[in-house]
Amino acid sequence: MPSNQFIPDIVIGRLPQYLRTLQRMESENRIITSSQELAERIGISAAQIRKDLSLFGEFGKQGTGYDIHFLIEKLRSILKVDRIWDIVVVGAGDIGSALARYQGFTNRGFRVAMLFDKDPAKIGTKIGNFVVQDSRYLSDAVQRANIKIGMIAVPSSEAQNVADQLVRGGVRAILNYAPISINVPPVVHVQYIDPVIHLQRMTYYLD
Amino acid sequence: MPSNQFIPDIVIGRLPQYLRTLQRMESENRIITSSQELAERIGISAAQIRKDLSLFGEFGKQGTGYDIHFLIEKLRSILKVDRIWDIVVVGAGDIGSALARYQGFTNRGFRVAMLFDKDPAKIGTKIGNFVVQDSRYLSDAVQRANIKIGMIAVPSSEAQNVADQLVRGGVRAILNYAPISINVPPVVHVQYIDPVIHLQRMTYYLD
DNA sequence: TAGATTGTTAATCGATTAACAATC
DNA sequence: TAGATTGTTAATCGATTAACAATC
Repeated sequence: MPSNQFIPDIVIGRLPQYLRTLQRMESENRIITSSQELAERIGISAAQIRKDLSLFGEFGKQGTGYDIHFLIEKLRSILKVDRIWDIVVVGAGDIGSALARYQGFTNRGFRVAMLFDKDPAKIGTKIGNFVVQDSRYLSDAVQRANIKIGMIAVPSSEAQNVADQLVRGGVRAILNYAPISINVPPVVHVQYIDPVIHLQRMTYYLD
Repeated sequence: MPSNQFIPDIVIGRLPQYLRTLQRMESENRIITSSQELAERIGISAAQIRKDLSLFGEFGKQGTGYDIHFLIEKLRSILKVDRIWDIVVVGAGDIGSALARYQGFTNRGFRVAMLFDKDPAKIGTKIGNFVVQDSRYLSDAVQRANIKIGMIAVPSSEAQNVADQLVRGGVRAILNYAPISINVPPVVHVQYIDPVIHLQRMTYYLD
């Protein structure tokens, strides 16, 4: 019967995995699941899943398990993806273009709304459904559109500058594809995607 | 004076960040750093950095700090990126194409060596420096080239199948861009990149 | 009812940090 | 030498797991 206690960030980090797995089960027309089945599919312990979920409420039924659709709705609400968040993509190179055209945001709470670049040769061209806009007007445009989430797909040398502009425009969550740490005020959340970090974590274990 | 004790995976996961930060410092022509400076740039505690590094040896000098170049070489050796690993990319859509052309692998231990797709319209075309090859021959080609690392950039519905073929071809590390868990033998390492997972982890904290 | 699975507690396990002697 | 910073220990902190009563 809890919630609104403090929830550890490491727990929050697992909820999207639970949600993704449940949505996949739903797409397989499954109705009910158990902490054990979820655990096996995700590769963690059943006890941990039950413990994590219990921090937010009692979502299951003893003897039965969890209603998949019900649990999906609870998780969507907890993670605040029971709505659609507009995203601004900065950088219209290969990565930015792939993000602008990515189909995987649909039904998961997000939608790319704008695409920016500073290269005059790219500004005004069309990529996916977007006309590339001039980075000069980034923070203004973001502010006017009330966009809270940005993705950085520019060279490392530009990443901090772009981050600053995003923050100035009111962005509060940044997903940074540039392989460099950026500094932002504590109120702004940052996540990183750098494939090399993942690869180097695996080569340690190779011969 | 240690090493070859058991090193927790969570420590291994931080080493690539240390390496990336040190390489950036080196590119700024810095010679020496301290656990404190590294800690600030990465956003963790100095004690943790010293503790992590001490699991592998004594790499610093009391009163002085760490020689950046020396520590880079140590980390490259520990992570086994003091060599160049060939990578196979499967899927020549937007993500696979971006990976095939990504400049960020250079000098970090990796090189894309082959690109595969199953779409006849893509097979034989050129993307970056690669001619797209027929997925039919994936496991054979991977085996012949002795490739140990694969990246999956195909639709979710194909990901498990591709993973199976990679494993059959001798791949031992997989970076999966499809938003779905894959099952592989315990000897094979898997890492996931799904931007939505990162985004959902941040929306929890937004209003 | 019998069987199954949750929610939760307490114990265990592991990771992080504070502190400081060693030493450059 | 005086000042600085490492390497390492011990204490703290936090996360995971095992176990089981509750209950569907």
